[in-house]
Amino acid sequence: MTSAPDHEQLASLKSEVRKRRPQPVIGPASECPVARVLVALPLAHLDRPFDYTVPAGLHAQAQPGCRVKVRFAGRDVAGYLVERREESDHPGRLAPLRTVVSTEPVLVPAVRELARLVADRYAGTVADVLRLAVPPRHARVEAEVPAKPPTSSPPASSLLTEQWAAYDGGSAFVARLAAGSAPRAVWTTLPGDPWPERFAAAAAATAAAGRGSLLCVPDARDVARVDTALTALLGPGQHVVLTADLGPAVRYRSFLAISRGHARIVVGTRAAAFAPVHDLGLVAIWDDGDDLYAEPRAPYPHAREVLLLRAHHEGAACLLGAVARSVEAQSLVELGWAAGVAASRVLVRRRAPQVHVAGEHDHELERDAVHATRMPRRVFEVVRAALADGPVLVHSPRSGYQPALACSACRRGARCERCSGPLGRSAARTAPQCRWCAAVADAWRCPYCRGTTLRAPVVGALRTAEEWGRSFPQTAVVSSGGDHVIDEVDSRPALVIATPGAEPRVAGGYAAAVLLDTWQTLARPGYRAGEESLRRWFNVAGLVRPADKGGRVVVVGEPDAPALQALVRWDAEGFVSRELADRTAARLTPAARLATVTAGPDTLTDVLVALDLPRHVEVLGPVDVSDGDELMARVVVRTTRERGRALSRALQQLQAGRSSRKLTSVRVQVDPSDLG
DNA sequence: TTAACTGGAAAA
DNA sequence: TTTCCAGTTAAC
Repeated sequence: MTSAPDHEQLASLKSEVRKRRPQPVIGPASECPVARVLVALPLAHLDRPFDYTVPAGLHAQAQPGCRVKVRFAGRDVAGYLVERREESDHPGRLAPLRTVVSTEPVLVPAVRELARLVADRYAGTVADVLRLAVPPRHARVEAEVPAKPPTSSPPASSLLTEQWAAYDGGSAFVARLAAGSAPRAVWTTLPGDPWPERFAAAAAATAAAGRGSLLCVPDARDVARVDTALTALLGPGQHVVLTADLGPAVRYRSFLAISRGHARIVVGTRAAAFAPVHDLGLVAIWDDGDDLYAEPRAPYPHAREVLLLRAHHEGAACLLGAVARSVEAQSLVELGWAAGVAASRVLVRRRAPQVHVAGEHDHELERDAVHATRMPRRVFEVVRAALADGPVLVHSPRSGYQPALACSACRRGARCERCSGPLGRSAARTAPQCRWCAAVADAWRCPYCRGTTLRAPVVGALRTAEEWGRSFPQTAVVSSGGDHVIDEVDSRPALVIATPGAEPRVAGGYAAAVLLDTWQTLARPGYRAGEESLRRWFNVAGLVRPADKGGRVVVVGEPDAPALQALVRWDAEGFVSRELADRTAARLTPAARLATVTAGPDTLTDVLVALDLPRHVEVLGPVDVSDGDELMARVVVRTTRERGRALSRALQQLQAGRSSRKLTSVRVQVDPSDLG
């Protein structure tokens, strides 16, 4: 340990010293001595490229797209070299590039231009978008020699168009993909249709035209399904999977396979929308209404919008698929931007399950020892009959056991004494606990009426599982939800209790499904409650066998609710078309362009003075949106869709003005997913 | 972090 | 009017 360093150690020590020594002062490169660099700055008013000189020694490495380090205001800052040029239009002296971090061209022109478009659309900065678009470098992965992708013969295009034959316009869509053109479709799938196979077929058709595809899905489970379908159709090695939860090494390996052009097809979650697919021929998104597509980091872009911007900018085809159409997708159809692709009504009716509504006030079962449940008789009967035939899905909108508690005397919500968060119970006979700070409230007393007993007005899936298990004592009960999601169940009779998005699949479909507490989903705050309910219920009902094979869906809820009526008639298009008309009349997204500005009340007052809004922009509010003890206020600004660009520009300038005056940025959200 | 710029006051 | 200096601002 204390002996003299050996030869190897000395050599590595020397190379360390060499690395640390500053660049020798030598002249700029003789060719294109100017490097245009996008610097990773958090300042909105510096959202533009900066020019640096390229020292002769870095000439060969400093290629467009590579990561560099530059000196900016006395600090070393990371950036991307975007262009080499002969001259700069900067009048002053240029500083030299400090280092080329890696010669790997990770920022391709299409993605750089996309980042600008996304930043302008969402009133953000290119630097913020690039943080979402380009994964962190992983040096070891970058140095790996990639395995040669196996060559595979693409499937015959007749096989691919056949895959889409059930849909009017489906085969034609795929044929146009294979011919290298850029059709745009909003596709409504048949219930039970294995959509990952259709996505794979569309990607394969695009590949037949020599172009790449980008397939976005909501979560890792769907990624796995499309991954399987792509492997089955095209063989291994033709595509990559790109999700954030893969871990940095795997994620970067996938990213490099795409950016180097070794893989031409990508399937991934929302961040994959920025994947640098070469010669992009198709962008596709499954169930674009899923709120997992809303990026939670600034500037909060939505994957669907990113893909639409890309399709437009890169001349790619576009496919939006779902069981229930989103209002945005409907808008694309009604604007004539995309064609609706769906099966005939006859076929839909044949494939859909039969849907009944059981009113919540129907004859409830006696609350005896065996049936201690809030279950209308109709539900009990359908479930009992279906359980003879296969698994039954019970859909509960809330996870947990008793996610909310209230005073049983005055019915006011029970709150934590320490932080005033909501109290809930995580299992039977445990003490109530705060859902924010986890404090146990074992001696709770109502601050209003001094009551000491709690009731559970909201029932979670775990509690539902417990109750249903008692009602059907001979039946296996499977719970899927929260951090315990089950992918698939077999087709033996079982009660499968699941929360939204965690529904296990079953080969051949469920014998029946029960949608519980539909009022809860419909009563969610915001104007999207109806659309979101519809999306969830159609996704559940789509897992059930066709009516002629006995498939039944029982919905516990208010029979007159339009979203429920749409489910009974299996008519999502009609619902979203009316919803779009309503939103147009009410000047809401997507007919109008909305944005929110959120800040502390005093800051927001300053903002409203400084904000130079274009004409025809309404300002609604401010309203108090304080969360816990942090005071926050919010305004909604709104204009027509056509004036959306100008609105975004004004909001961008607001942030630029604030950052140049060294004020903190405010939270600006263009097209927030909802207004809660 | 730091070079360039600004404007105000003193000197001529 | 010129020069100097301190505080400000932009940042390649």
